[in-house]
Amino acid sequence: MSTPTTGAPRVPDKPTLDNLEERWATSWEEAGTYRFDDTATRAEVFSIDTPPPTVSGSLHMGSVFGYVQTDAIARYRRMRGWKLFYPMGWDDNGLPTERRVQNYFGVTCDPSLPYDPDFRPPEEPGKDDIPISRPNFIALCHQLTAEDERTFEDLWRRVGLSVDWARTYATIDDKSRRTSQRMFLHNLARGEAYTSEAPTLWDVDFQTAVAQAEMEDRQLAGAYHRLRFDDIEIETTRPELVAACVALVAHPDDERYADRFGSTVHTPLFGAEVPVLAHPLAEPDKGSGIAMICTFGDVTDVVWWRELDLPTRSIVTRSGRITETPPPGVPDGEAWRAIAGRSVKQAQRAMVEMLAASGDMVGDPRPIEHPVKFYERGSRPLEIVTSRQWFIRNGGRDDDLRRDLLARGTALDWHPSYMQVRFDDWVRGLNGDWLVSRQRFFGVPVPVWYPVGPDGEADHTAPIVPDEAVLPVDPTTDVPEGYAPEQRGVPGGFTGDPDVMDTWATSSVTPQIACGWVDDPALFEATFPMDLRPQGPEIIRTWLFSTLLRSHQEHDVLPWRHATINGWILDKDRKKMSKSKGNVITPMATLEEFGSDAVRYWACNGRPGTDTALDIGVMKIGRRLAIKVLNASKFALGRLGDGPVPGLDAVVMPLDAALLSQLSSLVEAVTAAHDEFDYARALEFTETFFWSFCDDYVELVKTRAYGEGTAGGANSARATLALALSALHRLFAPFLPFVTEEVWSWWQEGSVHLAPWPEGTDVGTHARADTTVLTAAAEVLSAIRREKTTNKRSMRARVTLLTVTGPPATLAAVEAARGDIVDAGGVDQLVVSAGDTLSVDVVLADES
RNA sequence: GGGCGCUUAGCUCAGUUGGUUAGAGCAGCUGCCUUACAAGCAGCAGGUCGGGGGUUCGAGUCCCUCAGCGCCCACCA
Repeated sequence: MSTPTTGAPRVPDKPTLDNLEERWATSWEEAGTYRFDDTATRAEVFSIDTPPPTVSGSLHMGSVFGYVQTDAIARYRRMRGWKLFYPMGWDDNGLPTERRVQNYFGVTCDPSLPYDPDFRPPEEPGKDDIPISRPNFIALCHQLTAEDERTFEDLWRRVGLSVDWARTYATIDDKSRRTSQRMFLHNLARGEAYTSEAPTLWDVDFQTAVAQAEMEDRQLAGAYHRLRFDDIEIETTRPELVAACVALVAHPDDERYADRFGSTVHTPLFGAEVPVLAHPLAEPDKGSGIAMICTFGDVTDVVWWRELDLPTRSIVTRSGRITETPPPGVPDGEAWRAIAGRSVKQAQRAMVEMLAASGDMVGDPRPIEHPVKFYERGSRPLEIVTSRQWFIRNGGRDDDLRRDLLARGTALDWHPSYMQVRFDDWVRGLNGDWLVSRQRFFGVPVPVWYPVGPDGEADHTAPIVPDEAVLPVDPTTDVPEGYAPEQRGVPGGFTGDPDVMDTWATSSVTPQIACGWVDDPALFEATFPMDLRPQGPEIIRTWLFSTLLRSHQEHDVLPWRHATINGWILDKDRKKMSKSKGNVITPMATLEEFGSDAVRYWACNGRPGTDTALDIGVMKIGRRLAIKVLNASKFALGRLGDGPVPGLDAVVMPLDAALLSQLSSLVEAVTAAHDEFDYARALEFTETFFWSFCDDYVELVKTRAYGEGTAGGANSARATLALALSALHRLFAPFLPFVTEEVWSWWQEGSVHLAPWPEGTDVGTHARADTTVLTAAAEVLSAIRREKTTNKRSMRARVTLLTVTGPPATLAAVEAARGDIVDAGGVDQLVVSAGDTLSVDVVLADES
């Protein structure tokens, strides 16, 4: 079963959990225990597409929860003999980092400024933000994220993640940018990426376009305003957009407006002439059944505008203010001047006043609560502005692609399986292609330039692409081949695309980044497609979907075979833990208080995909378990003596064979659970077995193990203890890597984490031994203890007469374990008598 | 307005195709220095499995329905 030891076990007098983390983390690093074997072939490899945590301050317990669960899976697979490819990434790309840098250093990015090589940020952020160039800003982003990444790595090492720390990447590093840009250029070459001028959702504070995946609805107080367009009354929550109105629309079957379709009405205050049109998307029972279409008030407006081929009357700027000059068809009169240049909110107030005064508003505004679209990180509602953006086809406008992606989702093994529904719902609900360009600075640049024509206008239909060999590029500073730097922005020259890509555009290529798609074909061959994507449920629609999409487009393959979706951490009030709620507990303090194994125990108790409360009570149990592992190991190993550990053939006692039989079943059950990615069940089985092993089996064989009896009996017990302990150390290893490594080191060579996973057949023919001996003996022992406890006697109290009544099979089992029962129970005389059911009569000695 | 998940002992949670008196730990109570472990050990007590209906010989488990909680989605008139 286990490799025999060389020499006697070295067991400390006082085993302790103190400092195990530091000692073993260092040892693993020095020994390269978790290094990927780069001579491995694909068939031998188990590769994990680890989620790169967002580097924005600190990790919280929710992160520890998910990553530890994945680590338990990884450790099991490693012990099963797979060569683990388990890298770690840092997601330092994007808006969270930008915002942190702004706040931390008190700077703001102004891309029009030149690079200042001597720039140093102030010690303390000043009152006003210092404007700096994009290269300077990016340098600060790198500086800050590097510090965070060291902190994160320290924490992960302390938690005991068995990742290969020689293989880390950052989503903003050269390789990631190169991978992301290369993938984009391939999308472009295949027609999957395209640029287009179109109405897009726009955050007026962040000054950037926002993708569908980044939007969320928030309930907001608003009001219905009933407005008169000649004799037709409409209801709107956005009266400030009357000047942007281009039509009214009602349902084709709505009889109230049937005779008006095709006619025109005039907008209140501005008198612009707008048509009354029919469209099936209009809902007869909403408001007055007829809606005003503005360019653009909401995404439905965009649909109507496109499908009814309406003109554009944009009045909201990218900064969220009304334009200075009125749109075509709207007179620059008193009404316009009242809203020109005002914020949307101010304009609304002004409009309501004017509409009330002119009598064009019927009654008072009716307050309502309604969902309004926000950027998930934004603070003001999104507006819709027309701008040129890059898109990647994602099935939102292509039924064939949508069907293919759904088929990929079905081919993926989801754990738990019901998580697939979230993917399916998202893919079915996509209503447009993926907007990947962002008007931000710290991200992967869109790697194209555009020729500038004689008129000074860029030609966006003919982007200039770089050679893949020169990636990564920054088109705002790099010059395309065939051009000189002086030609930037001049007629006949070129201009760089000013945008960066959505953070998901880079996160969606983590398999390609980690597996070396751009620079290590041998590694890519050995690791891709990957085996496992572990992640949270909330980013199925973003990270999982977009990764799957790009692998489908580029490689025509699923990026991984399995996806494990972890649950959330909830606090005592069953609220999701998040920094904004202020209910986050910092992991390092918790790890120090309870020990890493205890925290890991808590995490591994959370069922796959199931939300779990942050419960320090469970950590205490984990700590107790770890201590028990120390002590039980100390006892068993202390019994082995100096000679060679007796092997399987020394097991001659029926009780010992019974224990090994149970052990064999345990190993099989635990292995089956792990194979289903159910680490929690594997832990539960192991833990339950271990406690009864300690409480019943060890107590029963203690006397024999001390050698107080025949040599054969002693050797049988010692062999069994050694076999069981060896298996238990390994079964616990994925969950409690520190304490198991500690006890393993007392008597074995090498790391337990590289030891072979136990097999049910390791116990030989004892796998089929009768377990009744052990269950009957345990039951009798339990009855003796109950009698002693009930009589408030010490466990050391003698039993003068023990009478066991039961059916023949049970009595035979009791006879087979007679010596152990007598020794463990302190029994002077044991008699058995036939009966229908097992019953035990205990006569205690008088107190003396 | 849809979808998914959850609701089992005071607390945190198991309960795999429906099958004998529903399990564990924590907390509580009663005891015990027992040559691995007092950060321990032994034992006791504690539940109409969210409510209601149904299928079945039999339901915590399957179906319907209602309620609460959480998450995700949804075209802001």
